[in-house]
Amino acid sequence: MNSPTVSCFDCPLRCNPLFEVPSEDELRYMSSFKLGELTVEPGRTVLMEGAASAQFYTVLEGMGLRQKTFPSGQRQVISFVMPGDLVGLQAAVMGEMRHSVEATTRMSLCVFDRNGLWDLLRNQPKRAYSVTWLAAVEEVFLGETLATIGQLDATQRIAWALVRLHDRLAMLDDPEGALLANGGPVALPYRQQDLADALGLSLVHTNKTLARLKAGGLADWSGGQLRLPGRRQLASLAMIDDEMPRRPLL
Amino acid sequence: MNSPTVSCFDCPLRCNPLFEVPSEDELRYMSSFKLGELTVEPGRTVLMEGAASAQFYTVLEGMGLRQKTFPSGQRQVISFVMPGDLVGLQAAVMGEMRHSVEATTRMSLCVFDRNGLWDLLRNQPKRAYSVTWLAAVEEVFLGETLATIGQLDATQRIAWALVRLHDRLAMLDDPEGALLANGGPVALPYRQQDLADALGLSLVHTNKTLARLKAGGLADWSGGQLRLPGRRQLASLAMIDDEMPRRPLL
DNA sequence: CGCTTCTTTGACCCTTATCAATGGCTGTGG
DNA sequence: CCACAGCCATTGATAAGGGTCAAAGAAGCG
Repeated sequence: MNSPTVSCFDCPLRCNPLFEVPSEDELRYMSSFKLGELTVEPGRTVLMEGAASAQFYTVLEGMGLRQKTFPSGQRQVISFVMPGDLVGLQAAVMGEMRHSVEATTRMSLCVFDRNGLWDLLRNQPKRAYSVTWLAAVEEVFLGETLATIGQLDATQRIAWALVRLHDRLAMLDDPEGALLANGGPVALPYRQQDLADALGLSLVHTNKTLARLKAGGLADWSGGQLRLPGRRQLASLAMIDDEMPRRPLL
Repeated sequence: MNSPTVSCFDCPLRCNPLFEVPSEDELRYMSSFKLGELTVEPGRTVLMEGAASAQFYTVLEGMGLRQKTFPSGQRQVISFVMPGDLVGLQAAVMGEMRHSVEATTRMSLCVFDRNGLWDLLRNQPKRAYSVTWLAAVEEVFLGETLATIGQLDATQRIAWALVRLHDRLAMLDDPEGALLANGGPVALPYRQQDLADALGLSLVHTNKTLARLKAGGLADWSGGQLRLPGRRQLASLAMIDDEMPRRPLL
């Protein structure tokens, strides 16, 4: 845990049109609210299930995943964590995390104090609204995930996940949307096992399904790079109608 | 939609220890915030996916479910809606519902104005905290659901759902917890198809699994009444460790 | 280079979906 | 009061999607 290196005013995420634009005043407040930055190495745990964290975070860079582990050892990947995501809100508001957050690449996170959340809710109604918004977006996304896992077959599930991941990453990399439109390559630093655990599939079957999509020229995920020449077909396969809304930051 | 019939001061849910106790002041505020009550007949839709609702609601009585329907006709039940639940927050904050809410019994709901949410977040930090809390609880629950559907087999999934439903309903009916402890009967006004769609199982297999649980003396769901003589075993089958936290209301 | 981690591939089989038909309950109308 | 329609629960037979097991390539890394 280091001292603050990036001021909120220079936040690299802020200029990304994926996120809403905060006012000067809000930036000033957030700056004072920010405790510092945390860097986490790949494979390390950011937040542990069951732990009561005194902090919560916004992801500045790097990627990770939320997961839940059963006593039996099986695990479910709840979602993939990317820059701009808020993690640890559960612990901040309920006092305890009900899933873990782990880094898959080196991550750096903005650190906020748990007690500061109360202050934020009291003094910054706009920010309070943002927190609520982020929680609502999370709920929407989990609902969609649930529907996907509950109702679709393996090919559709994988198509859904690839499209969602690609869209999100493409918007981060290239806000203009060119990457998104042409299915251009984005970095996807996960293992097939992660995707399998996210979709309730076995590793083997995930691998074979990915191979089939690749052979069909729809999706190519190799060397940590994801390309979706057939984004349209994949989206229609997975019955994805509309896209995720723009989200607030912090 | 009728005029207000129940004042927040006399709210039948308030006295239930399942919920937190609000202050006089908060009650006064909520009373002014409440627009009225809405009654919905069984089978009717409370909120429609894709619709922009000008209101959001707290469930006063009756039960329903959140669901998502695919173009192909398949549906996923996202969760079961019970008294005390907040519905429509998505639309209030994001402008559009991403799932539908349908009544399975006659329901009555507290109606709040969407614009009032802004006011609430600004002027009632404690209530703002509650809203955030409710959103966080929802997220926790969806995460647990995801893990259940993604990782457990049919018997475990059904065991999980029955225990969760029973616990919640038992606490509503009998705050002392006697019902909960002895697995006593609670009203569960859903169809097997609803449970199947919630767990990503076919109706047939759900039925057969329920039959097996009944034969084993673990769970008996018939005539709309649910009894769980084997709550302990069911919970351990589904690897349920701890229970859901107490929740704020409104 | 040898070790570990991840990906890929083949063979087998189990859980669960699908199909199909019957039984039960409730409400309605002749 | 009975017949019929609709909805839901129940049960048996069959099949397929995906899990599990096993082992061999690739690829990063000290």
